[in-house]
Amino acid sequence: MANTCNCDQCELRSLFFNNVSKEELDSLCTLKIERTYPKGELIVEEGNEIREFNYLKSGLVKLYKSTDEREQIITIAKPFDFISLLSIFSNNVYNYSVRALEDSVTCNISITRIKDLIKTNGTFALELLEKMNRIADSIIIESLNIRRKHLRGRIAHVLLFFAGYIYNAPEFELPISRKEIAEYIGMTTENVIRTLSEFRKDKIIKINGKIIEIINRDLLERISQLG
Amino acid sequence: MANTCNCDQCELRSLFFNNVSKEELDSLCTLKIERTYPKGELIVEEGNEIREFNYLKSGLVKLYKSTDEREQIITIAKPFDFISLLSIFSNNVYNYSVRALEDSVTCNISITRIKDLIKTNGTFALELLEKMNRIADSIIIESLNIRRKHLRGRIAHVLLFFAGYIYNAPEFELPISRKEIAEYIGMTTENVIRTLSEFRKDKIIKINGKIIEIINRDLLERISQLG
DNA sequence: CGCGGCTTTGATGTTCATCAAGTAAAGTGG
DNA sequence: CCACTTTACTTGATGAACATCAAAGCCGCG
Repeated sequence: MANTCNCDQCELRSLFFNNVSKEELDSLCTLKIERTYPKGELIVEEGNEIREFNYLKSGLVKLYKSTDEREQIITIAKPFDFISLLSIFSNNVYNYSVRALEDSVTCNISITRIKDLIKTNGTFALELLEKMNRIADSIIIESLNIRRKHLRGRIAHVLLFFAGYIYNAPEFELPISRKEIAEYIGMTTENVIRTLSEFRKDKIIKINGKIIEIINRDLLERISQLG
Repeated sequence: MANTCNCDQCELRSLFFNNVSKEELDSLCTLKIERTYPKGELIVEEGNEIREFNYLKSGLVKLYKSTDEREQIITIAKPFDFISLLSIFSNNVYNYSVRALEDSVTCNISITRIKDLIKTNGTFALELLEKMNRIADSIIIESLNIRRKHLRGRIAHVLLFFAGYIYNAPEFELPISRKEIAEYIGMTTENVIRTLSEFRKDKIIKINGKIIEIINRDLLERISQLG
């Protein structure tokens, strides 16, 4: 909850605040709030009023929708991704929830402050638009991609997603449960497990609890492509 | 292809150009290009360079991605929707295609002109951001909605989509083929037909070729909800 | 230590895609 | 305008993919 002004060190500064003047940046800095969330904690709850624009400074979070007993994961965000995606400028309440998958730190700025900045700083507005656009794109395209794949292709996809996009390493610890994988790619927990076991038997991956090691990446990519 | 300056009459003006000054509007007006496309014609092709910002003035179009033999419909846009959705500010080539489902007229403005306007007119920038945000939201939410439904629920959904969102009438002519419905909601053509026939037998709808009449809307909505 | 949640495997049944085959409709060229 | 081709539509039969149900082992946590 500290309000320290260390934006100079923030990696996001160069991505996000490229075109914000020194004065504006200082102003933002004094107004921004950092929040820390332990693993498992709720960061944003569907239906709550949107007061702040949030991005993820460190950690890992999932964005999801809850619909009667079942959760659907929309996407998984890593550091310097925006947590504020959907709804943020189009609605005054969140239409999705966010939960920390790992200990996470968010940086929050009042939404009205951001809106003022958009109005007064055109270059910032354009860059924000581009970034929001890019995020929405990737969610939509990924959703279409997942939908046209069979179970094996979906599991391959999600493994490559973690190994590539999130951790950039062939061996990693799954930050989500089998059940959450199922909620992410739209299948049942049992079939997630079964497919992972098949991949293990086929010597495509090694599994040790939540630790996954990708052995045959080429094959995994072919499976992901072909469905 | 006419370049007439009739923006005053355009219904979109009040939605889109609310915050554009008279001078800016005149300037846009002289620069805008209207294009007419007959039913079935390609409006935007995946991979082509993005030069213009487009919105739909009249008609109906589908946004879709082609992947090896198969098409996936992303969404269907009606008048005053933006055709420029994905990629527009995040990429310099289209990552989807657009085709006219009915005779359609688009209004096109140079993308650099729009970007200039964003930079100089903050209120416009914010409103554009809101609108783009809203569109991306609805596509993502709809995609999640469709994914968690069974075939009957998906068909119910798409029928209600046309009857409600597009035509606002219980009886309408389907602007797309059975095959395209299948491509929209991720199932096979045969099962689209089968499910429609079931609905007909169950006296939920009447079918006469492409003409659909919804008889039992309540039941259709329950089917759509429950999956 | 025992409870509840996560994981795993197997058996079973349902949903859905695929294949096949035929009819209707719509475009094409003489 | 009619034969011809192609594309859309429709129904049934079959099998594969996948969900559901059941049962048992595992692990963390109070």
